[in-house]
Formats: sequence, structure tokens, C-alpha cells
Amino acid sequence: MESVFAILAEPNRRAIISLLISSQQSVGEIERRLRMPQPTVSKHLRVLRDAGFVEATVDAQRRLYRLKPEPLQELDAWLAPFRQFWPTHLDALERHLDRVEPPIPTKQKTRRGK
Amino acid sequence: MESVFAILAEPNRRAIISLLISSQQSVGEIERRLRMPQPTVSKHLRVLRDAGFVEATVDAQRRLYRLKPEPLQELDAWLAPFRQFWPTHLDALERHLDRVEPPIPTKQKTRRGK
DNA sequence: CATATATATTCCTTGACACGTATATGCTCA
DNA sequence: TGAGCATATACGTGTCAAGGAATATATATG
Repeated sequence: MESVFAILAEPNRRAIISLLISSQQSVGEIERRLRMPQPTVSKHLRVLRDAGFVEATVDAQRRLYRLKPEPLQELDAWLAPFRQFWPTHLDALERHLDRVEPPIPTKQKTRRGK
Repeated sequence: MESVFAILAEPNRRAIISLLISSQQSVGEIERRLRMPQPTVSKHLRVLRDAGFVEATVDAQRRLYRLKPEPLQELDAWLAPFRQFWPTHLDALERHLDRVEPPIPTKQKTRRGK
């Protein structure tokens, strides 16, 4: 479970991280808001903490978890060399995201005009 | 295997994608440069193609694979809300990681206080 | 046609990991 | 001290995906 990507591959972990954007949260708050069993939350938080995505402060029995930026910055750094490929600007992306990619027929070479 | 993150969780797939930054490559070239068995390369390319990370053109028996930007832009879009957490000045990590960054003039976004 | 080359696919095994359930640890307060 | 809440961990189980070996498909060439 080394890489930043492997950590983020888990949807529930991404949900937790996204939830923490607004502010720090206790385990119980995360549990309620994401409707996730408590052990599940704790286990994912453990993974996220070990990977440096979050840190916790102890508040009596509660633990308040908050984001740490470093791993996400690392992700951004990884992404950087690819930015040269992007078309002009963000508008093309939004068009793409709402569309389903059609399957690619490998059969014949139909040449179609546009 | 839906999410962009799940696709990128595999180190060999990241290696392939990073290799394709320089230019398009045939399966055989990828195989040689990454010292990966040919079926492994083909299988990962299949996953990458299905997920829209790459596309291929047929050149006789060869297939030339090249990058497609959309999924990586999607990743960047996911990352966007987290950028507000990054330290305003460059800290040690960012200096360390940013050596890879090409000299692209970065457009400064409007900064939002909380 | 036969053969070589390039790539894709299939089958099988194995290991990682996410989940549920149960239980453990730890803190607070009466 | 004990009760009760908040969080963490242990264990067993099922699923899914990656890797290796073998084979299939497709194209070029002699």
C-alpha cells in the first residue's frame, strides 16, 4: 500500500478526504455523514494517517482528524509533466466528463469524413 | 476498475503512461524499455485504453500507443479543491518534488479566504 | 503456401485488501 | 469504582485483479 494512488483508489477514503476539506471532523461525525460503519471509518483513517493524508489531535475520547497537504501535493507534482498535453483550457474537460466514452471498433478501417 | 485512481494504482501502468510522455511508442518498445513481459504490457494497455488514458493507431502489425489527456485532467479537477490547503510559500517538499516540472507559466487563480 | 514477427487473449493461481462482527482500549463522569 | 461513550484493533471471509505460461490472431515476407 505504498503509493498515493493506491491509497486514493478506495472510494470511501476519497470520500473521507473530501469531507475533511470543509473542516476537521471527529470519527463519529465522519461515520454519521458518510453513513459508514465505525470500524470501517477507523480502519480507513488508519491507512490515511499512515500515508500522511491526515493527522489527528486527541480531544478527550474524541479524535479530530484533519487534512495534511503533502501527499496531495505529491500527486500534483506527479501530474505536472502531463499538463503539457492538455488542450487550451478547462472547458474541453467539462465537455468530456459528461460524456460516456464510446467503445472503439477494431474491425474495419472505415474512413469517415467529419 | 472504474475510477481514474484505481487505474493509476498499478505501478506498471503509471510507468507506461510516464513513458508515453516523450512520444508515442509501440508495444515492443514499451516492452523493451520497461523490461516487462509482452502480455503484461498488452494487458495493461488494454486497461488504459478502456479507461481512456491512451489510444492506438495501427501500423502494420504494430500498434502505436499515445496519451490521451482527459482522464488526467479529470484527476487534476479532483485535486483542485485541495489546493487551497497548500502552503502559500514553497516548502521543502514542494521544492523537492517540483524539479520535474517543466517551465510552463502557471496561471494564478483567485485566492479565496475561508 | 510457410514462417517469422507483433500484439492480444485465455486460463490458472496467488495474494492483497475491504468488509462485517466481535472485542479491546481509553476516556469521562456520576 | 463502574457505567457508558468514542475509537481502535483482531479475526475470518469473499472478491478481485495481477502475473506467468501458453496460445490465438493478424500482418509481412520469402
